[in-house]
Amino acid sequence: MRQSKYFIPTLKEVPADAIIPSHRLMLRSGLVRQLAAGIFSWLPLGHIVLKKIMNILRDEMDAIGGQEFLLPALNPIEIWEQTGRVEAMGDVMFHIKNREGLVLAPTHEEIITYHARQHIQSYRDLPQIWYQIQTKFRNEPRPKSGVLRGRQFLMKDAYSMDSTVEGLDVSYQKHYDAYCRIFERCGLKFFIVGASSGAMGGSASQEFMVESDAGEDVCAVSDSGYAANLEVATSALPGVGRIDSTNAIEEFATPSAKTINDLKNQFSLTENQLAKSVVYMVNSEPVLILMRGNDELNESKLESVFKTNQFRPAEAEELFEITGAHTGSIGPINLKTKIKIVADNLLKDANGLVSGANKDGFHFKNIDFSRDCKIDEYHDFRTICEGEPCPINGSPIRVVKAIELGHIFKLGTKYSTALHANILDAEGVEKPIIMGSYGIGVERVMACYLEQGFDDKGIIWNKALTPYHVHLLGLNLLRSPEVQQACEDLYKELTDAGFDVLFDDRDESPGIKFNDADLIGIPIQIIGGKKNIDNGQIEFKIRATNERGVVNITDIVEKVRNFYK
RNA sequence: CGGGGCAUGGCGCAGCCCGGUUAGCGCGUCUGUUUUGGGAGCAGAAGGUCGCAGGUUCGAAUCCUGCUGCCCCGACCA
Repeated sequence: MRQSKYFIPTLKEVPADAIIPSHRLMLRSGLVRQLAAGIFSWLPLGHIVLKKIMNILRDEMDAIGGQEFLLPALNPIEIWEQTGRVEAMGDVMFHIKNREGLVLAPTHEEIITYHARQHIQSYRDLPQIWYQIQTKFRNEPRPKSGVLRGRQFLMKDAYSMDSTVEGLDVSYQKHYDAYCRIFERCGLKFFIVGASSGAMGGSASQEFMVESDAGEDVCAVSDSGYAANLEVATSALPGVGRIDSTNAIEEFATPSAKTINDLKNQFSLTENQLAKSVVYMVNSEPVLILMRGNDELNESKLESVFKTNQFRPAEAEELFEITGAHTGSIGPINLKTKIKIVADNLLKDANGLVSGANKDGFHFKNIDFSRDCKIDEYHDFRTICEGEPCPINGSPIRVVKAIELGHIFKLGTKYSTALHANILDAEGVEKPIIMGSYGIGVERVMACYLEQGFDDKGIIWNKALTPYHVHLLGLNLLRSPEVQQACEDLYKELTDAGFDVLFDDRDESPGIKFNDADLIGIPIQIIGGKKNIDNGQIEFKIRATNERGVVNITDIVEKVRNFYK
């Protein structure tokens, strides 16, 4: 490709709107332009990179037996109503205004299941892996970070269908392995975390993450290999346990203690001696949740314990009505009304505790959970913290921000049941198809790569994703017919050898060409300048290492060939 | 949806508080000329309903009201 005829609008100045590295680089190197909030146009150079990523995705999906579909973005809303997801998605789903009954597909579980229902009728038809690489539409409340969170984005989505749970395990593992190969081929430093399956439904799920300050997810990782989304992460922190005491509970005045920290400071107490109370309305029923000290309640864990997303913290008025006290003085004993009481595992059967007396300005001490109050259930409710021992071998946990690249789910039968996609098993019994769902954000793969692959000059593409193999820079072509001829010959020779060559034949100064080349970041640059060419030689530069060298012109194709071997 | 910020030639910004020439600057673009291995020099030129709609005023980019768009933080994220 001749750069003089190619559209690569590089920018010297960075648009003020772009904050994170990948976004700045995409704009500066002419890969992408923004059309509206969360909506982007891909320019030719960026489109090539997207296609390279999609080809890797196809390659690996085909390798595990995936079959590619092309599905409509316009969907009849009825199908989505049958699975209850019109309501579950709420505002996130785009509804077509001037054609009743159509929505823009935010994903495609329903459509895949619909077609499965039409034609998959026997366990003999399974397993199947169906996938698509297509645009999805989600009305994100706040698009941000360039292409990382958009209202319209490309997603590779795959769906597995099996007749048995063992079959689902096999399909899931195939995707797990394929995803590892995909991200390795793309050159990403990723890690895999156990994740919450949230409202997608289903039993197990894992996320493929790339550590990045631009990420929206928070993960716990440790040197032992432990890695989990903070939504589900646990630590090996020991429980509070019991102390040697049989003292009876005793009310004491705490007039100026409104917070756990106040109690700690005013009464010389430790985290382990304090039981914090929070009240949530779960399915409209109040629940008292006891946490150790300042431990933070994890709402994802709350959701999985109570198996509902219909919950919220109780409001001040409700709180007083339910407990008889205001925030700061609430506890498990002497509650005004009888409500369910649950506690975090760290407090299991603990004694010697301090907690609110449900009377403003008073607390109880010497509380024994197994003697003085009835804890209905103990569960893991807490959000773990940096530095806690990991569950594998106790090595310290680091809490890092990460970008979610891919997510694999064991869906089970949620969609097949709702849409009656049933099969007959070997015994002739009708059963719903057992499904899995596996997504990868295509633009996110590029953004994640860029978050890791750049320096102060610009992008540093790797061999797998680079839009061109070779960047041939012809310097001052109009001043030297010899240089021009040598570069033209080389352009043809490299192209004939099977390389994608970007030939900078523009009438621009060498400085502009060098800077643009470093910004665009093609892995190997070949620089045709008069001095070297007059000597029958040519210069190359490896973008990643800044290694430079001069070789005979006749050897340069071999040099490139070796570089890409 | 809460909080904050921004909107001025293609891009990046100043001007606005304190209303008053012809709305400036850098980059880019065009013409000429000199330059030619790390974003060149000189000379000239084009390009703007100051986001939109009202209002105040003799007079509004500037003050007031409403709206829209975009960015950041938070909430949300199947």
